[in-house]
Order: sequence, then structure tokens, then C-alpha cells
Amino acid sequence: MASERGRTGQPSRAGIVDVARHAGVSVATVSRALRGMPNVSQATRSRVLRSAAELQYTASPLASGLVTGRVRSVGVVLPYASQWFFAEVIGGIEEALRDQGYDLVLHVLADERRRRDFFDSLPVRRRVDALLVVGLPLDERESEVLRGLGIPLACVAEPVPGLHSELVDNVAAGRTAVQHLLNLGHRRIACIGGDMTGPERYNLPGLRTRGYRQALDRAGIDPRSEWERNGDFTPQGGESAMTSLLSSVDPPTAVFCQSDEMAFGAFRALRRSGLRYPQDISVVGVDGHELAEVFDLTTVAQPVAAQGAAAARWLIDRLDGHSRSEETDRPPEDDRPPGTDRPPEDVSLHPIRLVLRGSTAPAPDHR
Amino acid sequence: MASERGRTGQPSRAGIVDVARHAGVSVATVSRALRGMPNVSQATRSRVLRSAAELQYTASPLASGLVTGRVRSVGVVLPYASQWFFAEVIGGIEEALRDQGYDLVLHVLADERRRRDFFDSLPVRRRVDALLVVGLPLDERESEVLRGLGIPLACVAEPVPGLHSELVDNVAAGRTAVQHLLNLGHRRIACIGGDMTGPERYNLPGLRTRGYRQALDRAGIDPRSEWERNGDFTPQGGESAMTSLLSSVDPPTAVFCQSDEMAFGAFRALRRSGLRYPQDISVVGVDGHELAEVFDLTTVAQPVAAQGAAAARWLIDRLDGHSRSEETDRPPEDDRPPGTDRPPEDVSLHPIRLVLRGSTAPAPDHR
DNA sequence: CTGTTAGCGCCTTCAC
DNA sequence: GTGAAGGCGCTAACAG
Repeated sequence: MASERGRTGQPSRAGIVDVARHAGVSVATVSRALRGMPNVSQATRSRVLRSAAELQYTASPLASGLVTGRVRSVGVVLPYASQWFFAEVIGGIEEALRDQGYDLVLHVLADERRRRDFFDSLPVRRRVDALLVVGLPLDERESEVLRGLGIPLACVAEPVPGLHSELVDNVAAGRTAVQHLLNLGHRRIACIGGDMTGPERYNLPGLRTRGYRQALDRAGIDPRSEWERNGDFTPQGGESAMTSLLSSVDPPTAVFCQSDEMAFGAFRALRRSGLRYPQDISVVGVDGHELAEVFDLTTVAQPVAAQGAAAARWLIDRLDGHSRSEETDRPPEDDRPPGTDRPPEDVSLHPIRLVLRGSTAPAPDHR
Repeated sequence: MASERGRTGQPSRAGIVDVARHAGVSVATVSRALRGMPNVSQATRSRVLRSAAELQYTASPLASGLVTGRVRSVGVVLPYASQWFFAEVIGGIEEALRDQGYDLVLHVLADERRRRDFFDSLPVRRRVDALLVVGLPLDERESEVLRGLGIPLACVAEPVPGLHSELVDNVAAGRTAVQHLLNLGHRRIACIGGDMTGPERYNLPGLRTRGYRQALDRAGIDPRSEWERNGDFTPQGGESAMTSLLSSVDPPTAVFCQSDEMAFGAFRALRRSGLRYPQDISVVGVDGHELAEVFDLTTVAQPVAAQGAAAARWLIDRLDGHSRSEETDRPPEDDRPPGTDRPPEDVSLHPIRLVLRGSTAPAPDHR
């Protein structure tokens, strides 16, 4: 009763000693009982549990973390918090973490300064048990710094050499989208992607563009560099790229947009030009954006939240020991069919699928 | 050198004693110097700083938190992580917190079970210094439980009685949207909102509907209950609500959608019915969704990230003492003009504004 | 099965 | 202006 209130006047939460006293046992027993450890009689355990509940006791994660070196939380690092893709990934991660009792600590590296600050001061040091990097292609120094943390690391969407990653095959995504257009008889196909020459370090635009070129190549179509546009992966960028494509003397009959959001921008360009999809031009996107269905956008969908969740579970497996993930019985790394010369990078590929909607139709001159 | 590596073989980060030894001072001095406290000579301070940098020292938040009772992190509780509105709020909060060196710990109460678990087990206990509730109208018990935490609390979007809240005037938002339609000569105006009778506890639909009715009332138009539809605040809901409105013998000429996402769904319904906006029907939304511009949706925009950021700053002010927010010189609570009988609820209202776009046009029969 | 005790890494009085 | 020492609340050996 003596320590009912701390010096602040706030109701000071009960400590482990309060519970011990209340249950008539020692603090060690309380600790063991509460964490489900062996060597506690059933009777004692339930008595402790009851006392703890009665006193509303929760072990201070700080104190226990201080001694165990674990804080039961995972850091998530990403470049944007509010973009659809990242928001979706965050949702997937949070759910997976929460299921195992882990907290999610968010770090948004919105600009270069924050990015530098993050890797210089490493605010996650000792604050998280593992780190999940989403959509951020790290450079050598950055990934080295993270490795120095000595905690499990994983990434999603943009692979980081040496880290476990949950991804889709972005080349295949591009190829699939463009093959679909080819199947519809289109041969004049443009591509709206991202910056591939500037200071941006993202790999994704390059990969999806490669898929675009592969598909064209297999169909015996020569790529036309003026049909590869940069849409910045924003609706606005998609709109202006599309506008300029439409204003050429010799416009394409179909456009592959490397993200659904750019495709939305392309839709706007069409509307403003008095053109309609799919009658005047076919549009296909990538991602499986929530609103793609609403706007009838054909897209190559990827499982977004699932990639985040998978990465989170992978991390927790390293932390808590392999508890339940035996179900993911991928063949062990070194049990691959011989001749598989793929480097033993630890990547887990997620499926993509073409979702047919109303934004794509046969080419006008196609039979 | 002795403690370069812990027993785990991992590079054990330097501790305060290492820094003290390196700088040739005591740990107390290191602590003071590093936290910018007085009573440290300039020379000593810079020496300590250098040592700390050299050893890559960062104070363990666990250890310092254990003794100060602070963890420098704020919990954010919300019902959905990936919806546009919430993602945007999260972004605003994260940035504001990070600016002051606080971590953001996310708690998504996606379903009833998680919601119950959260308030029953209070996983934030001792893990956060403050709590930010977003878009979650808490019931009596829930807010009581949070208050029991004895930490600063604030909320965004849905007010909780007794908590500081950052909001917009949702009645005004509805009124503004509908008044705009009235100004265009529409008199047959429908409303697509949310559930106002079921188990949902949200206040927002009721408020925006009230604004709708107020506007009609002031224009001398009788409300028609069959024109108030539930769109569930999802695109799909908006679509089906709109579809059913369009199929009535006597359809409206304009629709007020209580969220932009429902308006997007309404667009789809129009497209499927072969109708076009704004020629056949005007549509106005609420929120200022990122894609509203792309789809030419007239909307009543609210500052979303800013509300989150404001709430975060408000909390930090309570935690760190009023450091910089003097600029927010609202008149002190009890310095209001007499006769202001508004209850002294601590709410901060954010501005809304009508953004005119192409989805609204004069009523067909209007001059 | 249960209790005792020594820290985990740091902050904070209190002496000097 | 600086140092020494006692916890913060809990876990992890050890004894019993």
C-alpha cells in the first residue's frame, strides 16, 4: 500500500514486488509465472496471475529489456508513409508483428536530410530488436551501418544485397503487362516509368522497363526510346507523360504504366484530351491499387500487405526461434537442384497476377 | 578495449563508462555533458562530445527511460493503417514526433478483437509517454482506461469527451459541400454517407449529414429520406449507393458524398450507367483526397497531415514543457469573451475549404 | 519448486 | 565544475 502513488501524484503502477507481496511469493516466482516459464507449480502460477491481474500489473518493458537485451519491437524504415503502397505494407507488417506481441516503430525518411540523420545517428539503436526496410535501395555504406547494428534485417520491394527480402519479380511484372497488350494486337506500346538516369537510386523502374523491352523484343518489335517516358511514379507525372505521348504525331495505341497511380494520371490526360479508354487507347498498370478496380484499370497486381507481413514473420522467426513457420517449407538453401546458378541470395518471391479490367481492349486495327 | 565484444560475439556498443574513461571524466559528467545540462565546463563538454562521437555512443533509451520514467515515444491508435486518411495522418504525426526526437509506435485496432485486446491488456503501458487516438470514437470505458494510464492523451478526427482534439467542423463541411450544389441551382440533392443507426460508433457521418440537412433546410428544401444513403465510406459502398439512386424513377441531379472515396465509387456507377459528370449529375466529396484532383472531383478539403502533426506537437508540449509552441498564441482557455457558452472542451478546429473542380456544374434546368 | 542476490545502463541526488 | 554511490524494475544465475 505504501507505494500506491509516486512522487508525481500519478497513480504509480504496481511493480513486481507489489505482485510478489500480494501473492505471497518472491519476485523471481512472479517473473517466472508471468512469463510462462517452467518450474512453477500450477497453484502458485494461477495465484500470481490473479494477483497481477488484480493489481493491473504489466512488466516494464524497459526494465526487462535492459536485462534481456530485447525490447519486443521492430523498426520499419521507409521513404513515404502515406503513399498507398507503403501504407498497405505498414498495415501488413503491423498485423504480423502485433500477432506476436511486437511493437512497430515507424521511421519515415522523407527527404535526404532525414535519411542521412537516420543512418548517422541510428535512432533505432537499442530501441528495436530487428529492422525492416521497405522500398529503400540502400547504398553500400547504409547497409553496412545497418549490419553493424547486429540485429536481424529484412527488406521489402527493393532488395538490399545481403539482406533477406520479400519481393515480386518486377521484370516479369513488366513483361506480363506488356504481353497482355501484345496479345490484344497492340504493337505501338509506350511505357511510362520512373527516372532511370538521375540520382534516384530505385531499381524498380529499371526492372519493369526491362520487362517491357523483353516483351517487345520477343514480339520482334524494336523499342522506340521516345516511347519510354518518365512519370515519376506520381499521378501528375503520369498525366504529363501521357499528355506528351498523345501530342506526338504518331501516338501509341497502348500504354504500359509502371504503377497504377501513374495510370490514374494517364486517365486524366486522356479525359482532358477528349479521348477515352479503352476505345482510343489501352492502359495497363502495375500494383493492384485499391482504386484500380474502381476506375476499371487493368493491372498486374502484387500482394502488398502480404509482403510486409512475410518480412515481419521472417524477422520474428530469427528473434523468437523457429516457432511456427515450419509450414513455409521451402527447400533449404543448399538443397537446390544442381545447375541452379542463381546466387544464394535470400529472396522470397511473391506471385503477381494480371487482373483484367476495362482499360485494355484489342488494338483498333487488330482484325 | 576489454569490453569491445560481449559474450554474444556481437560488437557490444560502448557504454557510458567507456565514454567516461575515454574522456577522462566520470560518468556523471558524461551524462550531464551529453544532455546539455549546466555545470559542465566548455572544455570538458566538448571533450566528452568528441569521445562519445568517436565511440559511436548513444545512451540506451531503456536504461535512461528506466530512471527518468520516459521512453521518448508516442503511441498512435487507429482503426485502419492503409486507408488514405489514416496514412496521411500517420505521416503528419511521424514527422512532428521525429522532429522532437520521439518515436512513433503504431497500434492498429483493425477489428473488435484487437480493439478489446488493446483496452484490456493496454500494451502501451510503460511503452509510450503519450497516446494519440485517431478516428476512433471511444466509449466511456475505453477512454476511462486510457485516462488511467496517467499520460497525456489527444485525438484526431473523432473527438473523445475530455481529451484534447484536433478536428474540422464536420457539420460545416457538409453544409459547405451542399451549399455549393445549391448555388449551382441544384435542388434535387442526394447524400451518400455512413451508417448512422447500426453498431458503428462513428460520429462523423451524423455530423456531415446534419450539415447536409442544414443546407437544404436553409434553402427551404424538404429532406427526402430515400435520398440519404449509406455508402460505408468505401468506394464499393459509394458505387452501390449511387447505382441505386440512379435507378430510382426520380433521380437527383447532384450528390453529396461524405468522403472522396465514396465519390470515386459514385463515378464508377455513373460510368457503368453510361452517364457522365458533371453533365448528367454533379458530385461533390469531402476530404481532399490525393486523387480527387486527378479525377476532377470537387471536394471540401481538410488539412489531414496537419491535424496529426498538431496533435503530436500538443502532446510533446505536455511532455517536454512548453518549448517552442508559444507561436500558437491562442488566447488562454479562461480568457474567452464572456458569454461564450461553448463548453471549455479542448478542441482545436482546423480550416476546411471548398476546392472547385470539374465534377460539379449548374443544374441542367438552371437557367 | 521457490527464494536471494547481483547486475542490465543510466540518471541523480549528494558531497567535494 | 566534478565525482561517488544509490537506485529505476526486472531477469538470471545460483542456492536451497
